[in-house]
Amino acid sequence: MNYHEGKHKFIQAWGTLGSSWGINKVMAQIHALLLISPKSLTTDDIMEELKISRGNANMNIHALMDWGIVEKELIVGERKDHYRAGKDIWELARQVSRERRKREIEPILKVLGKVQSVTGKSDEVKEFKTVTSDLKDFSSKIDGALDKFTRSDKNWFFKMLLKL
Amino acid sequence: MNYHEGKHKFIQAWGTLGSSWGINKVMAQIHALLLISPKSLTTDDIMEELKISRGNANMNIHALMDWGIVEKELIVGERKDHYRAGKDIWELARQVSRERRKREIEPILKVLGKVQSVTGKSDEVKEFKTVTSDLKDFSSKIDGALDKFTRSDKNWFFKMLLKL
DNA sequence: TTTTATTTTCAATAAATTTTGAAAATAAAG
DNA sequence: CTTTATTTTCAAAATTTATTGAAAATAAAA
Repeated sequence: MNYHEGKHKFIQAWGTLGSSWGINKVMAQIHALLLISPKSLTTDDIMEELKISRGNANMNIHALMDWGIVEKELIVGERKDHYRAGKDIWELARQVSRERRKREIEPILKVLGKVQSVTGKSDEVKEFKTVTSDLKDFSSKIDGALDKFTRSDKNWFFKMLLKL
Repeated sequence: MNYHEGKHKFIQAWGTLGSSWGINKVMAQIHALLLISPKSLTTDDIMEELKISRGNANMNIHALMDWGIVEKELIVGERKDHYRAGKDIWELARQVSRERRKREIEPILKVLGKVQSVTGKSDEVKEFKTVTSDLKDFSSKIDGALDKFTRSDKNWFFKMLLKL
């Protein structure tokens, strides 16, 4: 397979995967592009590679920076901003976990905590409290494990995965 | 908090969470509704509770059955089909993992395998092969861990989570 | 300061996804 | 077999989400 084809396949696949996990396709594609690029890229590079508008490129680059998985790199003597993605996959997974935990797990835990205060003793209320409580317990455990993971040492994590 | 309000909050929150994980909002809401319901529900029950059309209800109920997290329950003497969701959260997580692994991780692993055959020795190609290879290694490890998880015993899993 | 390059914003537009509702298909009852 | 209830399908409509492109803002150079 030639490079051009492989690159295209990878960027497409990464975009599709992103979509099915609630991440905007172009955002995932820009990330894929930066991941495999040996040098940092400008907005114009990204626009051209992915055939997207300036506004779209700019917004998604910023979303990636908000997620903490892409950063600006200032190149001396160059006017344009350059962007690059970290190449360490474990670091990437850690950062994504950190963000999703903050953005999604914590809010749902908050709701599950609140609805525990529902009053009544009908079957419906009993079932509601049991299920939401179980859900809260489970989510808390996952939350704790993710917290541990995002703070853990790379080697420890890989050893643990293997031992699993 | 009264039951009605709690129920509403929970269903809304579950729908929102679903959305940010690539799951259709109504699908997640139907699941939430069945989760907290002490008895199985008909399509009409679901339509009324969530104020959605018959077609919408039917399609999403079927999607939930395809995911293996909702099942039909035949009630003797009743014409209408009844549906129920399993109440065991661990079982739910296991089933969701199983499905996402099959639907999403396996396809990306396949692509990552294929693009490894890219030829050339430029910096770009080198970077491409390194990153996609790292990504494949990492994904395989996660895939393996998920496989283990979906086959494991509940108690073993909880003990492991705690030990973590 | 003025000019030029670059980035950011955002209203308008386009695209993708979801939802509806009614017709067709299926299944149970009479 | 005929009637009635229920489920399924799917084209059209509605809604949501993503994208464009150009104007405004910002930043660097002259």
